[in-house]
Amino acid sequence: MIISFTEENYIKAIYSLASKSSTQDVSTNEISNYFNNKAASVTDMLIRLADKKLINYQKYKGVTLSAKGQKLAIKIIRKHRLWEVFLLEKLNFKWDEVHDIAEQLEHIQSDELINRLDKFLGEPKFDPHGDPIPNSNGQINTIKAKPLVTFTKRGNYILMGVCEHSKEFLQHLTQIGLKIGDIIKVEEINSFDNLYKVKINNKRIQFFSSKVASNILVESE
Amino acid sequence: MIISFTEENYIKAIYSLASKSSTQDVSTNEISNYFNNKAASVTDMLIRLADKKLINYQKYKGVTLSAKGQKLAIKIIRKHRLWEVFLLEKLNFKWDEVHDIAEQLEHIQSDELINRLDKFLGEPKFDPHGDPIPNSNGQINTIKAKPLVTFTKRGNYILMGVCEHSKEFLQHLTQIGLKIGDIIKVEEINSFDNLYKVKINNKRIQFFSSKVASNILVESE
DNA sequence: AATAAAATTTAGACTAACCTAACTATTTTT
DNA sequence: AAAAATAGTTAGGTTAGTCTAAATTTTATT
Repeated sequence: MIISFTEENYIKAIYSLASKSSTQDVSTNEISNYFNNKAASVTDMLIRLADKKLINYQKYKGVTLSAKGQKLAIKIIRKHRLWEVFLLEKLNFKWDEVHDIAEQLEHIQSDELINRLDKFLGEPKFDPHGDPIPNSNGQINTIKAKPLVTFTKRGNYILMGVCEHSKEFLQHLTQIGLKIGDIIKVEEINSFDNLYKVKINNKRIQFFSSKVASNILVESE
Repeated sequence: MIISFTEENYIKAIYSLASKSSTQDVSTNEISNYFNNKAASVTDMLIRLADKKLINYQKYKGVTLSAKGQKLAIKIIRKHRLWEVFLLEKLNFKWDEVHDIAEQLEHIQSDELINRLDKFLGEPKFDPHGDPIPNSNGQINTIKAKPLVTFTKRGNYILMGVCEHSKEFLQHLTQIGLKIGDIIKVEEINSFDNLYKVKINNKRIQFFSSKVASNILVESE
């Protein structure tokens, strides 16, 4: 069965929206917001995806991915994240530059290619943003890391990833000199505005807004 | 200006057909044979490519690439051949396996990507089939190598590339143990059936049919 | 030079993926 | 529970890229 570029993007979007929202079903409007297109276009596509058994769709009730759709979504995510690692580690792109190119590369069709790429990269478990890379069987390491903002105690934390993937946010983190693996020592949390006073790698003192604190994923050291 | 996947493939096809044929203009039928589609479809596309100033098109008269089309064709070829090098050298694909995947990868859009890939691969001048890789300015090394069949004298030749790129032919060469850089010592050319008796790398005696001899490119040592 | 053959284009139709506008179902508010 | 607001669907239209069938132009043959 031929699955188009666009269909793959819908499957990925549904997967991503479902994992972000609390409810299981993804609504037509959520999808049209995601793509900045019209709800009518989404309905069209949902009918086609349902015909191909990639989603479970009931009029007016939203959609969930079928087992087949789930498998496809995970495969695309695997490809995306592996290409991101390639772009960063082998071609020396910055972590805020890899996403757009990986969006294209994720649609290249060849299982052999992706498995060889995986091996070439040393079977990495996480991408440059700290997101786990599914293995060839579709298994994904769940990450234990949580947003810094959920921790209210002083202490040492390790930066494991980010929630927000926008170019702007990643550039901001680079600008304040933060990267994955850094040790963040929380010295003070202001009770009024939730400003975090931290020390990075036991060197620089830094202040994190709650916006930053809620979008970086950390683990207690 | 947005140039689709399909439009890029037409530009590449026109480039390739023009360089193979003696006449400058490429005909509608040549293109439809190449794609195994109908002449009517080709006419449709030619009109669109002419609108985009990528080709010079006159009804019933065939097409040539415009300067803009030429530049695009060379860029796509550069991408294709660089990806082929990547697949062979970094991911250890065989030379008969790289083409189909490179056909997809050649459409990825990012100048930065392709220039970094070039650097990563060590700015190779030739792809795994011996075809020259255009540089970022669109300049192409012309190759001096000619089909073995054009040489009628005994002597030592070096295998520089192939004319025929099909999987079948490349697998055949692999099977008879031939690869780029091998030294081919022509010991005898049968005047009746043009069978070449050769010695490979001063070791194995081998016989080349005229089909093989006309599809491998060699240089006199 | 007339006719036949081949090549090419035009006309009209199809699918994928989108759109707008109109309609219907669901949810929220009073 | 009725009215209003929101969400989702249907109907009909557009463009890219394909098709078949018919018409036209060019080339080859007698």
